Amino acid sequence: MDILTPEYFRHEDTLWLAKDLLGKILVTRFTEGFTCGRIVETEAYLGQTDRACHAYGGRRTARTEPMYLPGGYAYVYLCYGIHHLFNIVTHRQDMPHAILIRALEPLMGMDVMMQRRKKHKPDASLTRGPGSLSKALGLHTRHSGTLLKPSCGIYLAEDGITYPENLIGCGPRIGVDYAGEDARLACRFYLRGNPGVSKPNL
DNA sequence: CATAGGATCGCCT
DNA sequence: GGCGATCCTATGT
Repeated sequence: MDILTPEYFRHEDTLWLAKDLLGKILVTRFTEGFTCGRIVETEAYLGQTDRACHAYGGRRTARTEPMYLPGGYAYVYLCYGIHHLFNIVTHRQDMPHAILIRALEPLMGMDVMMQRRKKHKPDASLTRGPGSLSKALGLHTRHSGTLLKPSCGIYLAEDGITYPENLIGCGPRIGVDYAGEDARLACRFYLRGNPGVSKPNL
């Protein structure tokens, strides 16, 4: 089991990274305990030229500032007033790309996840959907701008698992209809048929 | 200062 | 399939 270093996330091809992240493991270790899950669905947001990206046109605000950091930091924002959506910043400094983690397959710390989610069964619904997984892992807007490494409580790891090409699905992102032509870009990656994947999964 | 709307979810019919 | 929850951010006056 290897820790993914910030250098990995400074890769300059965010679409490649979004696909490569499938199968990687997202870990949090906060006061309530240790929780982790395998990434089964991601979405790439491609910086200043992507209408669906919060940093479109170089928009720079207190909220989006972490996106301008070099790859390897967390970008977490509040959606619909309720959901804390977790993204990983990629690319180099001042290239505000990020990858939204949309779903995990829960692996460890199910008891803690169930408490946080107020659920009673340790099934895929614990971490299906970007708002759900963030809640299950205790991720919050206060973590936006945090460097992803074990000493900060949030990090990524890999155990060497890979998937054949025909198991990986790719298509338009969810819920970005406002983005005009960019809404149709194939920036979403997922494991076909995986029970953790939200919406269309074939 | 006021206001509209969102990278969602869960419950209802 | 529809809708309400809930609040921060961005934008406009």
